[in-house]
Amino acid sequence: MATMTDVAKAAGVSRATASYALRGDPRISPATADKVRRAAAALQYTTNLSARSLRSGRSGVIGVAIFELDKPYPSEMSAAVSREAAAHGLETIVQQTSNSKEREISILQKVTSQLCDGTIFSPGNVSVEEITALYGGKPLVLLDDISDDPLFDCVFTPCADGAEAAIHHLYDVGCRNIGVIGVDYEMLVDDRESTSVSGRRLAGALKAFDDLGINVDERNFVHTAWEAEDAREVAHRLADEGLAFDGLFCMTDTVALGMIRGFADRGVRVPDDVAIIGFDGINEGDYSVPSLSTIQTDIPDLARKAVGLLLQRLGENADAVPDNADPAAPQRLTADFRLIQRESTRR
Amino acid sequence: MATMTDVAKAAGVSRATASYALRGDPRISPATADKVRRAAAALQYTTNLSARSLRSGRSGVIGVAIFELDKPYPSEMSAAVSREAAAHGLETIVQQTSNSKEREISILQKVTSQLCDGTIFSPGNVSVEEITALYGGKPLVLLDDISDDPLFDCVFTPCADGAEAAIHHLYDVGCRNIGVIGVDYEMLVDDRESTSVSGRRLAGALKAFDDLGINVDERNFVHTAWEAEDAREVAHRLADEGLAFDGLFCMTDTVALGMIRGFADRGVRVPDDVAIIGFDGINEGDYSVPSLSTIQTDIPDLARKAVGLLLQRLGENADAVPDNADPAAPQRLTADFRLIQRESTRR
DNA sequence: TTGAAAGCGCTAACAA
DNA sequence: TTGTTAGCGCTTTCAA
Repeated sequence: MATMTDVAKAAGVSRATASYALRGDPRISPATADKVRRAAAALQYTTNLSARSLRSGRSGVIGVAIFELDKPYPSEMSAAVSREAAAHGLETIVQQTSNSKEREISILQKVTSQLCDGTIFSPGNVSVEEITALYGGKPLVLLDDISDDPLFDCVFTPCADGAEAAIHHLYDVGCRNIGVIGVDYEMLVDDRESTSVSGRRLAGALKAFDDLGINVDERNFVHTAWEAEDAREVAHRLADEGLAFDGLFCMTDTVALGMIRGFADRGVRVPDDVAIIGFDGINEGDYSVPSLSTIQTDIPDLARKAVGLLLQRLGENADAVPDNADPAAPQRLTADFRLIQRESTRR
Repeated sequence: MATMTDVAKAAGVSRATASYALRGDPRISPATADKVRRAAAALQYTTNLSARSLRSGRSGVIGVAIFELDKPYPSEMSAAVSREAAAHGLETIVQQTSNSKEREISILQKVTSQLCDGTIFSPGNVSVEEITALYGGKPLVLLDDISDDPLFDCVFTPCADGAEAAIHHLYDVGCRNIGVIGVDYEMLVDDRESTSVSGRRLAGALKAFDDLGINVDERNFVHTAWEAEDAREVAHRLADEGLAFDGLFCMTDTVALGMIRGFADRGVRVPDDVAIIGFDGINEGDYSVPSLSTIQTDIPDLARKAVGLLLQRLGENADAVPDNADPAAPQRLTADFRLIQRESTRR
């Protein structure tokens, strides 16, 4: 592997000049710069990222830490962030936290604060306080931060507005007995949970019920893990009990698809017997039978906002004056969404 | 951020001693080691990976480079590799190549050869020769290497055997007019393609047809991109032409699910009118309607084999004597698979 | 069993 | 406009 010294020698300049030239510093003359670039190309030179990172604190790599790599929604999000970052000349590395606090800490301590210039982090089990202690001062954008205190930049999923739109949509297509799947109604009394993704979706749904003058109680809400298998069992149970709903809002598309599958097992027809709408907008919902109506989070928009916040901080850091370290206050943005009507609510 | 120097100072030892102690070197006395560990804990010390990597060439991180993060099969594979690597104390970072040669090169040059101790790489557009020039000498395990010349360790998807089993399964459930979706029959005459994933699946299918005494010609093979949307259109076309098949083997589950969706659009019933079997075994196929029969690649097994090969090379490197650099010959393993019968071939 | 010292490859202040 | 030089934090000989 050729090093900067090799390139400098080959080009007949000093290491510093070579370094400046390769990074396009304007004070190097075009002729010299060209000579250096030629030598670098000939030697197949690539910057050693460890060395650059050690010296300058910059690697040109950003990190994404998500729950699970093999779940559709986080996957699609990571892919979108990768594409967005690539458009800005940054490499993206993705890691999965596996919903394990230990893994979150390890990622935050090792990869994030070491190899990456900044990280987009989806916190699961780690608190904002712990993040603060571990993140190493590098720019950090949280996804769906549940703390009241905005210590970090954050991008939110459009939970409340999306859920509200979902309930209105079910109402608009004629549903009058609407159930919500995947949320604990008890959560309402628990303040800590109210800022979580499910808490905010619940709040949006409740607002819609209120606006529509629909009375709901705990019987309208069925708690379940956000997994297809659990949802499938809920559908079995609802069907076996004699379906009390003509419309269901599922907290995620995966839950919705599990419900559709479970209803198919019991001969309950969607949307004829019960309309179903999900949340997320994963690709899969376009090819299910029936295809799935959903509140689609605008994932490219989310990626644009998250990467944008990161770039902003990276820009700040570049100009950072140590003794005037007064960073801008953390920003909180919310991704766009759109209602997509497909077969599962076509009636 | 506390450095090794801080820890050494706090523990009252030299930097070298601290370094040895933290890595559990046996020549440091238990008392000293304990003192150092205590100091490190108190200071929340974490090794600077850039520095370690720069100095020792080891970071404890392995890389996975796959086609797309938001496709189910590569996602599930990356997740499995992450879990397997974590069990061996390694961090895993995942990158997507986006099927772009430029991105593959960038990943190989920058992240792989710099930040990672080794990489599991799924080559798309880059040739083995180019990989050789770029990978930087670090251990590299290829996924489905298409070159005849085994220059690197490699794990294969069980293409030929799996495809063979798929055709036999369709035959066993009574199909006598079997089509294969997603492969170019012309490929047979093109040697370069015969070692590709689709080439090997085609070869397996042909062997099965031959064993079963079924004559096939180009009309039994329908070429399409491995995307749900393209497959859906193929299904429309086949249905509109008056379905000539009673059984279809699709080159991937995504293609199969797209076909199922396309047939649903046209009122063709699966499996009654046509049985369908896919390949991959993605989670999604368990919840589709109808659920999808498939040749499921044993992804945990694949991950175990890939990480195992990497660990083996990493072990070799550790003991590597520079002037006796005679590495073991590249190994080629194939992942297990199993036939999963679900509704789409239940007849 | 521990310490001193060199240096991985790079960047950035400072000099020329 | 270019060169000299001092490290970033760590590991690893070599010496004690």
